[in-house]
Amino acid sequence: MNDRSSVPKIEDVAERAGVSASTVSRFYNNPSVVAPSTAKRIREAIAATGYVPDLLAGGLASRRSRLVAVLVPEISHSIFNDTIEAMANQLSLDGYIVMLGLTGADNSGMKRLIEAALARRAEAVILSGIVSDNPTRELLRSRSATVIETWGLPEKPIDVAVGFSHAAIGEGLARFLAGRGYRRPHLIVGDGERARMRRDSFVRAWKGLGRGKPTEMKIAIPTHFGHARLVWRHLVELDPPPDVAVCGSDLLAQGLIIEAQAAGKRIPEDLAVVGFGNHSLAGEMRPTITSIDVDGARIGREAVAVLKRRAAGETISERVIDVGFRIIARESA
Amino acid sequence: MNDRSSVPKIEDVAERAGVSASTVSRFYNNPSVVAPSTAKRIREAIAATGYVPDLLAGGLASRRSRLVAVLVPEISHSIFNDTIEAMANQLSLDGYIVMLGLTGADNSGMKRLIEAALARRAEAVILSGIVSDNPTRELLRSRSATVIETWGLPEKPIDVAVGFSHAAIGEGLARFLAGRGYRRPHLIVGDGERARMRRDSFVRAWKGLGRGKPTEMKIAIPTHFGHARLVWRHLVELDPPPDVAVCGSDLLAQGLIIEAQAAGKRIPEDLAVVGFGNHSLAGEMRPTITSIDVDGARIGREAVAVLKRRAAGETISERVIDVGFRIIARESA
DNA sequence: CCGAAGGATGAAAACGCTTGCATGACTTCC
DNA sequence: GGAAGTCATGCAAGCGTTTTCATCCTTCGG
Repeated sequence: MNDRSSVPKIEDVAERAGVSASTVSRFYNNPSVVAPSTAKRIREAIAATGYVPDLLAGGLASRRSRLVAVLVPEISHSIFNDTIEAMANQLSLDGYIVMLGLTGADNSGMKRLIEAALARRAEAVILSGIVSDNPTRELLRSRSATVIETWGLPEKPIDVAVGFSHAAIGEGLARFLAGRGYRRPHLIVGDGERARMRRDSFVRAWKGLGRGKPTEMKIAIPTHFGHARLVWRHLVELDPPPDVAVCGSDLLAQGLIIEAQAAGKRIPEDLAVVGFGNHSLAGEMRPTITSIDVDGARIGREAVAVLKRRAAGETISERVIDVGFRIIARESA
Repeated sequence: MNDRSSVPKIEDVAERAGVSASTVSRFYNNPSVVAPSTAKRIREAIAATGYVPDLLAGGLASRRSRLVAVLVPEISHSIFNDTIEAMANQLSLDGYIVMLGLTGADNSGMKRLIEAALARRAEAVILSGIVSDNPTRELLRSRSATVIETWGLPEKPIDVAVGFSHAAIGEGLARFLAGRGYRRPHLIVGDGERARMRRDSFVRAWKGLGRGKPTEMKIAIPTHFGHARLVWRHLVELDPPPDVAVCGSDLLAQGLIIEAQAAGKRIPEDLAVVGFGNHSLAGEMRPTITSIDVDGARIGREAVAVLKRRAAGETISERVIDVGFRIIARESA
C-alpha cells in the first residue's frame, strides 16, 4: 500500500511547473522573489503532485533544523505542562517542531537527550532541570543552539534563563506564614534541587524572624497524591505537632487535607496546609487550598520569544527573565 | 562564544583515528563489523574531538529519520500523558526522538502537524484523535510511515490502532449502573467523538435494559474541574432529579462531588457519581470515586512495540489491539 | 536609443552523512 | 600449497534540498 518509491521530489514539481528546482525552493523560502505567474504554476504543480518538501534535506542544506528540544523530568502529573503547551503551540505556528524529552525525575536522562537534540541540530534546547554534568554543559556551550533554562534562575545561566526564584518563594512563604501567626511549620521537601532551594531559604528566613528551626521530611519526587498517607503518618508523630504543613504540590496538599480530615482534624484550625503550583483544583476544593502560583504558560511564551529573537539574529542582553510568583491565600492556611 | 565554525565532522574523527569516514560511520551504525582495535581508536578520536554525528545528514542518507510524531489534543490536564510518557521513554532508549504535536481540543491543528511530521520524514505518526480530513488520510496512507491510532478502535483503521472500545465502555457502564439499582442517570457529555460514542452506546444499552432515555448535558472539552459548578447548576434543575451523574473525567467528578456536598447532598445516597480515567486522586478522595480505568501506559508500550516491529521489517497482522478497560467500583457509585 | 539598474531564473556546488561494491590481507581446507 | 572464503576497510555515488553566482530580460532615465 505504501508507494514509497513515488514520493514526489522538488524536481518533479519543478518539471511540471516548467521551472527549475531552485525556483521551487525559492517559492517556499523566499516567495517574494518569484513572479506571481510562476508562483501560481508552482502552486498548481504542488497540488497536483502532492509534494511535501523534505525538511531533513532542507535543513541539511540550509543549516536550519527548525527543531526545538524541550526537556522536562516527566509529564504525567507535571507542573511543567502549561509551559510545554504554550511553547508547542507558539512554535508550531512558526514552523518549528518540538522534540519532547523526558529526563526522568532524577534528570538522569538529561545527558543522552541533550546529545540527541544536538545531533538533530536543534536550534534551541529548553531545559527545566539543572544540568549538573559538566561535559554536557560544555557541549551545550560549544554549539550554536540557544539554551534556555526554565523554572529556575541559576546565578550563572548557560545562556538564557526564564523562571522565578525558588529562594524568593521560600522566603516569601516564611514571611507569609509568620504573618498569619503560625509558629511550627513542617516542610515536606521533595528530593530535588529546586525544592531544596525553597527549603533552605525558608529555613533561613524563618530563623531570621526569630523562630526556631522548622521540622521537615524528605519525600521522593514527583510529589503527589499517593504520598499523602505516608506524610500524614509521619506528621502525627511529631511532638509538638506542627501547625502548618508546607507541601511541594497541590495534589499532595489535597491528599494531606483529606487524611487530616479523616482523622478528625479541622483545616486550618488544627493544621494549616500550603500547596504549590496553584492547580485548578486548589481553588475548588473544600477548604480551598492556599498555594503558590507561577505562570507556567508565560514562561513558555517568554522562552519562545527569546528564541525567536535569537533566530532573527538579535542579541539577547537580558540573560535572566524573572516571571515572579504569587502566594494565593485561601482557606487552608 | 559559539564557535559554530568548528563543529567536528565525521571526517575529522576519521582522520584522527587514521581510518576513512565510512569506517566511522560503520562504527555507529553497524559496530559489529569494525575491528575492536579500530573501534577503540575511533572511540578515542570521538572523545578527543567531541564529535556528535549529524543525524539530519545521516537521516537523509539512510532514509531513516528516527523520528516519531505523537499528536494529542493537549497535555495540561490530559489523560494521554501516561501514554506519551511511556512512549517517549521507550523510544528514546532506541535512539528515536518524539515530536510532540498539540492538535487542540477540537483537533484543528491535526492537518498541519501531520504535514510537518511527514515533511520531517517521521517513521511513525501516533494519533490520539480522529483524522476526519480525507485528503490528510490519503496523504498519510501514501507515505511509508507507520500510522498508529490510539485511545480508540476505529472500524477502519488507517494502519494500526491500539486502544479500547468506547462503545464497550458505554455499554458496560450502563449494565454496571443498572446492576447497582440506579434508575435515572445523567450523562455529562464532552464535546468530542469519543465521548459521543460512549454516550450513544450507553443510551442504547440503557434503553435495551428497558429503562427510559437518560438525561444529558453537553460541555466543552477538556472536561475538568472548572466545569463542575456549571454542571451542578444544570443538574439541580432537573425534575425528576438524576440519581447518578456520569462524568467525562475524574476531575470533573470530584468537582461535582464537592458542589453536591456543599449543597448538603450525600454521595452516593442522594447522588452517585462516576468518573473516567482513574486519576490518582480517585482512590484517595472521600468518598473514593468510582471510575473507568484504562491502562494508558500500556497503550504507549504497545504502540512502540508495533512500530519497532515495523521498523524491523515485520508485517503486522493484527491491525487492532484492544487493551480493554476496567470499571473500578468505589464509594461514589 | 543606449547604458545601467533591477528582476526573475537557472546551473552547479555544497550540506554531512550512508552504503553498495571492490579490494587486499588473512584463514582454512583438502 | 593453492582455491575459496572471511574480514576489515576504502572509494565514490548518492540522499533532496539550499544558495551563490551568473545570465538573460525588461525597464527607464537621459
